Amino acid sequence: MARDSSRETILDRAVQIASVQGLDGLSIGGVATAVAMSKGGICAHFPSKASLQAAVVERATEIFRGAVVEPIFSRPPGLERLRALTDAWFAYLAAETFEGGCFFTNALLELDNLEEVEARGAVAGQYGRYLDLIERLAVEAIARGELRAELNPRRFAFELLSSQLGVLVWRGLGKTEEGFALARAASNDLLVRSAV
Amino acid sequence: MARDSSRETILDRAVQIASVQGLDGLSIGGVATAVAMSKGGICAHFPSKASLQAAVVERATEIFRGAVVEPIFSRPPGLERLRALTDAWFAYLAAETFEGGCFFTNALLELDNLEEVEARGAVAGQYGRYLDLIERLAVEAIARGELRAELNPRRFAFELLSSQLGVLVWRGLGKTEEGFALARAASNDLLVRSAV
DNA sequence: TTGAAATACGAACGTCCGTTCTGTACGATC
DNA sequence: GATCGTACAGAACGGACGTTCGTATTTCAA
Repeated sequence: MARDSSRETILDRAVQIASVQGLDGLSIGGVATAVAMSKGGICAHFPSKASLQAAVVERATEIFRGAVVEPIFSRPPGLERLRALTDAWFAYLAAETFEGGCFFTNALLELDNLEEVEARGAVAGQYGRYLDLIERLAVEAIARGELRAELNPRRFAFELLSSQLGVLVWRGLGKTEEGFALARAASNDLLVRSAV
Repeated sequence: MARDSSRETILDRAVQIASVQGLDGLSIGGVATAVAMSKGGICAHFPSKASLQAAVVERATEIFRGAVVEPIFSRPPGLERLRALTDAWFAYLAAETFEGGCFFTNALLELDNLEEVEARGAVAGQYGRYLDLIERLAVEAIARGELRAELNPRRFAFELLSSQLGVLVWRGLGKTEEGFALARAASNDLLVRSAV
């Protein structure tokens, strides 16, 4: 099998496994079984577990950006792009892009107290960039006069993200659909009361 | 050492370890080292890892109830008791009652896709009871005319919990204090705009 | 066709896991 | 003071972990 092709196969499966079992719970043997390879074959591509974890986070970032971030830039900036982001995120979760739910939220809460896991910084970094994106979109909408000028964009980002986190908990409770409904209502309410 | 005393010592340490390493990442050997006992000594109290995990969830429930739930019933019902709950939850997190943050949110998102872990049901059950409590407090406040009659108590619970989840993410990003400030503002805003 | 490089297998290593078993202190009971 | 049961240590097990290494197979260029 060609080098890149095999590496991609491994990573795509590893990302899904990590989203379910956790980034730390990810095991080389488990990945090997899942892609029908030997452990030695996996180690030929990733010299250590830490490097596999780092590559997994990188791949998850690409997937998330492709599913949630990049599509919204085809929409006009401001409020419409902001709404596109919330829609894209709900669609991303509903489509089970990651089998375990939201890869980054799972990883962040799993690793936030484990300093010895190298991938922790990459996860936090990506999460921070996502929050900055929401904040930036809010600033744009304010500049365009679509959201109230006195709105705190950071608080706006906090509340929008919080709704998304709520869905994840409802999902964990086996009430995914109700969670979506509540989160959509909460997000919409946030946008409405933030509008001019 | 007396049976109960030793069992309590083990559980108290195991709860803290599980809140950091995860309920599944908890290991008998790790607990044994932490309490300066042998693995055999631990197994004398808990015949299997699953039973240890179950006891840990039970102990964590007691701790959470003691820190967040029970104190609020010394306050008058309705809006004041609701405010007491949000204050108690922020205090519970700020005090690092669990070293790893919120034990139950960590455990819920860790286990939500792992059906083979028996403790998963207990975690979800306790989480559900907490949400029901918030909802019930909202219903009481509505009945007393302190919150708007047309308010959806389940959505209220969703939004209040979501703010708490936001703090956990901010904590994972190393911005705990900012997270507290944002969550307090969001919670207060929710209560204000839900009031009559 | 031949040679070299890429690619993956399979075995082995030391460590840690959960679990079980035996031995041994200690404290209460009669 | 002998007896008994509790509480724990310590060793051992089979298995999974991450990692390394030697070898076989494939791939492609010369």
